[in-house]
Amino acid sequence: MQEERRIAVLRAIVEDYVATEEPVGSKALVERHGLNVSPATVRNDMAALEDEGYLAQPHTSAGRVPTDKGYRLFVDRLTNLKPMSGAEKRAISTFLDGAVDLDDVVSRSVRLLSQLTRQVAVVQYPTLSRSTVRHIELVALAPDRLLVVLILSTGRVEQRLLELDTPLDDTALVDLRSLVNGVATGELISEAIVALGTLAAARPGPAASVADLLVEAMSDHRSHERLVVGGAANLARYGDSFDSAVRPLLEALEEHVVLLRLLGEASQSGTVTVRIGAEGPVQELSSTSVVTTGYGPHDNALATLGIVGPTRMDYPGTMAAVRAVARYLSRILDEG
Amino acid sequence: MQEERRIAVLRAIVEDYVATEEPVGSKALVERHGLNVSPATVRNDMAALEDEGYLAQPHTSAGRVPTDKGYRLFVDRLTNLKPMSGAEKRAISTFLDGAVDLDDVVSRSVRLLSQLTRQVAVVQYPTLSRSTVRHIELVALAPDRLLVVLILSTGRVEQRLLELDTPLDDTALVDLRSLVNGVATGELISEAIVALGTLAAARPGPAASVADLLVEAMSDHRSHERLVVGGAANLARYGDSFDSAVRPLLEALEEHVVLLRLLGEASQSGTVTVRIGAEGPVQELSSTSVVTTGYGPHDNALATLGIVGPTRMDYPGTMAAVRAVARYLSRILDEG
DNA sequence: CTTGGCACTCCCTGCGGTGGAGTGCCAGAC
DNA sequence: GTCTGGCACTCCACCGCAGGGAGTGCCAAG
Repeated sequence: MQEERRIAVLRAIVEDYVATEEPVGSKALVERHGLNVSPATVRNDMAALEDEGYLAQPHTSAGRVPTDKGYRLFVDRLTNLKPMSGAEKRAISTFLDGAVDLDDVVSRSVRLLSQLTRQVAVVQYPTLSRSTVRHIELVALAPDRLLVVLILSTGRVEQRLLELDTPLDDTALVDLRSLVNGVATGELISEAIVALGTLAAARPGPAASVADLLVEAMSDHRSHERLVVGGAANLARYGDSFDSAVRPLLEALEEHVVLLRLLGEASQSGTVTVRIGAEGPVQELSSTSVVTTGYGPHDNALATLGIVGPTRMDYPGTMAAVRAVARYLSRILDEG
Repeated sequence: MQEERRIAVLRAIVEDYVATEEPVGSKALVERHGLNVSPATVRNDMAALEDEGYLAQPHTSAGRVPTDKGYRLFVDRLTNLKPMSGAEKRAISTFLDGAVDLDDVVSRSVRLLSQLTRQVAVVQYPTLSRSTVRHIELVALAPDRLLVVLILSTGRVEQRLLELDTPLDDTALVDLRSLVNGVATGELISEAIVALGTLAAARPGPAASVADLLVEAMSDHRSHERLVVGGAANLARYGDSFDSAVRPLLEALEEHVVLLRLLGEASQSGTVTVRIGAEGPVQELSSTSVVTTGYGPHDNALATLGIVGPTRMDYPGTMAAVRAVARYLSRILDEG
């Protein structure tokens, strides 16, 4: 029985602290929330919660502030997210439905997400690993220069330039085109890599060069896991703790490698992952939390999207927004 | 004679203020710089400069601070930029020489520029208007779906998807390909637009659709004047005047339309343009300055690059860095 | 035109006092 | 055993105030 109330107290403290940005005391707590107990009781609970590491005091005789561990418990015990309001739902669908191509969908999503959460939003392009090859096109720019265009099922297009040792005539080009397409088109990236690898081994010369280049373009995931970031202006709201918090975050936002590590593995579509403060992989960002989820057509988590913000954030609202955007985005990918 | 000294005083004040970030007084000024006059004389000059609007006092009995007009005079009278040190030159060339393609060149440039100036750097992709068409490729994804790939002399590649009303067979495709290439390849964008326009009028059907799409892709400058931004972490150094200065700037950095207006027309290659405070087109950014220059092969200013920073910045060093990066970048485009 | 001197202004800093919000603990009530 | 009211205590945030210092403007003399 007391256990339950303690959770309620923790929850109330988190909510108040997030709203007011100030340490919250026992008296204000019972007044603002309908707790049917006296401040003294709450004080006892708070002392216990502090002993267990869920709360902290900036200094003696000040109110309590949640610790990372406190936020963690808050998030874990909180199964019911804030539902999106009707207006928000409408905003999401009208905002995303107007998109014309993949780039547009992604950039709209990132803007939408940052506006809904008032945090910095990050959206990863659908990763290559689970998409398939739709078409490979070879364009002869010159007899010995080839433009290799790779078109994927997600609508993504990669192009590479290839310098050939020996010139290639038109019929050879046509043959080569149908050869690589025959091997790779329709296959998963992972399978296409294998198929092209064996092709390169079997047929030295131009075919091998083209196949190698394609394998490289497909394998080199890291460099192609493109990210879009938006809503950095929301960082201006940090106010206090500036150089310590905002600077490393701004740096991380430009270093896509760091950002990818921060997003982590694409979690299952539908599950929202929350990484609080020092739980994340980047030490400099110990005062920021990351809320992510996977998205993709047919509930395949092709990629990750989410937000980055201060540990003191509105977790229910943020998690709900992240999930909602991911769902709409998945649905759009289903259709396209 | 006095006129000259006044300029020297203004210059000294600007230098000190930029270095210390604090209002500078007469005594400190004569000590730090080798002015062979007394503080009283300097005070008279300062009073005169204030009357003319070049200086301002935060409050009575405080030191002086340059106004926008003061910075303007400082920049105009300052023909000799700080030369780059040998180490800096080496850094620039090694940094840029490793680039493999246009994307890489641009992203390296932006990083380099932000590191050299410790400001936010912006680099615009070479604009379409003065580049020529290298090749147009048509790829049949399906009988009625065409991928149109436009390759420009700058190395830029644009692709568009086209849904056809009527399917197109292979020979028709080959014809169409050679038709549009015959008309457009080698031409300036502006000329290619005209040629394709007449082609579209003369030949209804698929040819017109393709030509229209190409014209649209070429004409629609705004949406294609891509920008890359880097070094936003340097904004963390703003410290004071935060919400008023950094927030609008962060917003502008994400709104590429605003940013393009900020960069302005590509100034002649070799000339560095400085826009100080309210001289710029965006009111919210009245406390930031923009330093830009044009770049491009053979001294054609294909595009603009530059930095955005507080009005209180090291103009000589910044201008020199901007010019140096633009030169190296132009040279690389010459070779490629 | 420059310079030294002088009175004046105003900000910044440090200091002590006060008020308030909050805590911890204890004894009593349920 | 748990909750509650009361009480003493702590400590921060705020305020007013004085002192020092950096800077200015002005004036008379070189």
